[in-house]
Amino acid sequence: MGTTKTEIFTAEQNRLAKQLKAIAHPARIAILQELIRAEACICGELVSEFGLAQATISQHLKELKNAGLIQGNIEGTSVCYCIEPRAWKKLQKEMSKLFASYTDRDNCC
Amino acid sequence: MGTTKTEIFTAEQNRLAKQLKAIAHPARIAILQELIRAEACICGELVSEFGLAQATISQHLKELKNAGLIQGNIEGTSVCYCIEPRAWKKLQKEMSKLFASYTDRDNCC
DNA sequence: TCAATTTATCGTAATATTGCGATACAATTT
DNA sequence: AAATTGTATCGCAATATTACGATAAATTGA
Repeated sequence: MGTTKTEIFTAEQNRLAKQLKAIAHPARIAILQELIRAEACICGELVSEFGLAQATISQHLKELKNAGLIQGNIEGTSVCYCIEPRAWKKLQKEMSKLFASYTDRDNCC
Repeated sequence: MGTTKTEIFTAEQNRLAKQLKAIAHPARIAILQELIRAEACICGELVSEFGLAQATISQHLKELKNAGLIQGNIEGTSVCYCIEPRAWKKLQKEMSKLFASYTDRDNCC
């Protein structure tokens, strides 16, 4: 118990859930927005940007990376993170498909 | 500790995180897809549809309802659930805004 | 090589989530 | 009123998440 029963669902449903879960945290939303907004990709500037400990930010970045949503490149002593274009666009497509599959019928309930 | 530091982030970021969190589970994705797909709104048919206990499905429905993404109407002895159009469209708009705010620059990292 | 800087990882405490059996509750039917 | 049906809630055990201090690891500059 305590574990999600992934066997029951399709690979797509599980993958989508995993990526949305990665996004579904205010800090990670803020990080993604900042990665998008910034001229260049940012690194540990996120730590001073938000009021979270360095370990916490690093952990959030790891989760976004695990979900495949961002990538990190070592640049000297620091690490430069940015959006992973492929995964981002794929998720964008899947989400707009999910949203668009709904059409407002007023004969409902 | 163990609690998300919501004070740090904007109301929008927190709201978006909350709604995405509600979606970010394979069972709840499956439920939403089923609510969208079905001609009429479904109720406890979801229980026999998926291999999850009645209590579990009820709990997932509650979370989707808490996030404002679905609504339930009592219909005799059963309950009819369906997408909450307003919240759904609002989330759709916010997500497409988030996705669209990213433009693929190859000068990144 | 040695310090300095930056990031990752470990360990831990607090809290949240997941799933389910048992049971309560509410509306209908007999 | 009593039984039936469908749903919600409670309580619990297992697991996951969140946040952070401490510390390790990697790279640069002196």
